[in-house]
Amino acid sequence: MYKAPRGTFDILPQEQAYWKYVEGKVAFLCQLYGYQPLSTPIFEDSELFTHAVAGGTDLVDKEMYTFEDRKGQKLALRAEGTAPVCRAYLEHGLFNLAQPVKLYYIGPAFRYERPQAGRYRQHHQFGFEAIGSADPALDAEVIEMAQRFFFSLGLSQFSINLNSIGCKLCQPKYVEALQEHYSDYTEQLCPDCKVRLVRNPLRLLDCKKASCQKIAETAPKTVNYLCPECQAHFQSVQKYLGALGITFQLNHRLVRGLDYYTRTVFEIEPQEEGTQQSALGGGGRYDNLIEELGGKPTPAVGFAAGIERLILNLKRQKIAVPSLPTPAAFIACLGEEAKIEAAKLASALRKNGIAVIEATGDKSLKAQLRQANALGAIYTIIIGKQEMENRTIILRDMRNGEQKAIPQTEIITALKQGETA
RNA sequence: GUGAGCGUAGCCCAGUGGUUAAGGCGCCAGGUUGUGGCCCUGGAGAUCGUGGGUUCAAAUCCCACCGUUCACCCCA
Repeated sequence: MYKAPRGTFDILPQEQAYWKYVEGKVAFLCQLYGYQPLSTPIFEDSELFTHAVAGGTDLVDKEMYTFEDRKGQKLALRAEGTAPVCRAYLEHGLFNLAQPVKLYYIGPAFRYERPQAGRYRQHHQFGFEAIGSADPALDAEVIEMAQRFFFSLGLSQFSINLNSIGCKLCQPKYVEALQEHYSDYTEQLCPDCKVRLVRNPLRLLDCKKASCQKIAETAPKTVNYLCPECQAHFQSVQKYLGALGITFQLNHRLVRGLDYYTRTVFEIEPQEEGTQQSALGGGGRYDNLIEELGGKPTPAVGFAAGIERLILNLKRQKIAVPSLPTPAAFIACLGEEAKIEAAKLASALRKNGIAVIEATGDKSLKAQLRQANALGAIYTIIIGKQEMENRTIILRDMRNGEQKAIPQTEIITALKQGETA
């Protein structure tokens, strides 16, 4: 027997209500804030990701799904959402539109990791990106939008962590100070952090090991090394957030795992009893990325959330989602001739936009009604010998069991009335 | 990549060495020879993850492999 590959899963019909719910909220929210949908391919030049996200990150070093096509072209399954959006922005000259350009996407991303709760090899991300403005008001708007997104889903048990990690000018100085601080403790560092110290020093800060945490606590803070411009930007972001009534926590250890971030970084994490400390979503500014990918210097800011984790939290917080629509009618029939009549009727109803399901096989009426019930049909239409003779049908309301015989010609109007009733 | 737990019908699971592997959900059928949901009755459905070993005897004990879950790591 074949199985879905490790870390992937089928989303069965019974589960789809959650997905449709989230997708609906996404579309509404993005419309509200002026973001337009963008779909990008499921695979890209693998260099797009290695260049954008950069080495030293786990994503690029050990989690990418890369492969060669038949001509030896090096490709990678979409590892994250931002780089492809930037690529599309450049490729299609979207910098010619009024700036900032606001785009959103929703789709799968792939990472080779060992699966566990809320972590998969194929997961789905929703994200939005505002490209072409350095205005701190936009950072605040993005954060507010992220918050509104969670609220609109019904989620409230989360907190917003905020930090600024500076720019090309000030970050190197900070990194130097950080390395200097850590160099006093080299012997006490965990093996991972010894590597980080050289390859990706910022990530030293969020090591979870107790021994490393102690060192991180006394480490210099990014905010104390910001250049005047970054300092002003960060202050302004906080001022706007205050004006918007957004509560957030400054977290000096928040650095994010992808290297393209500059200045503002933020993360949404659930604050529930459980141990689960995986981020629900995160984002920040990436003012150098477009330039890195071959464009003109173009500031940008964005956010992404994982759909599976959202749904996990919807379930944990017992948030009910609307169920998928059920058919308006089920057509039951008895006898060969009635079955032909049923097929004609089903076709006519569908032509009028009424969702119907026909009985198949030749089950007993009891079995057919059982099926109508299981399908959640609002009405069952019954056609038997007697109805064939009278040119009528029986219309049974499954909600209360009331039924009546009506002329076949009146069925469409009857059902349309019933739908609004 | 590291560590731990778990693999018995579509799903949840009982069963810790000895007759035909139990139950619940779901499915199918009957109880009304043309009427669902509740109830009652019956039925179908299991190479007990795979391979090897111990034993007179293994779902049960041992080993390996595979799968899966959770945690670390990392992130969505």
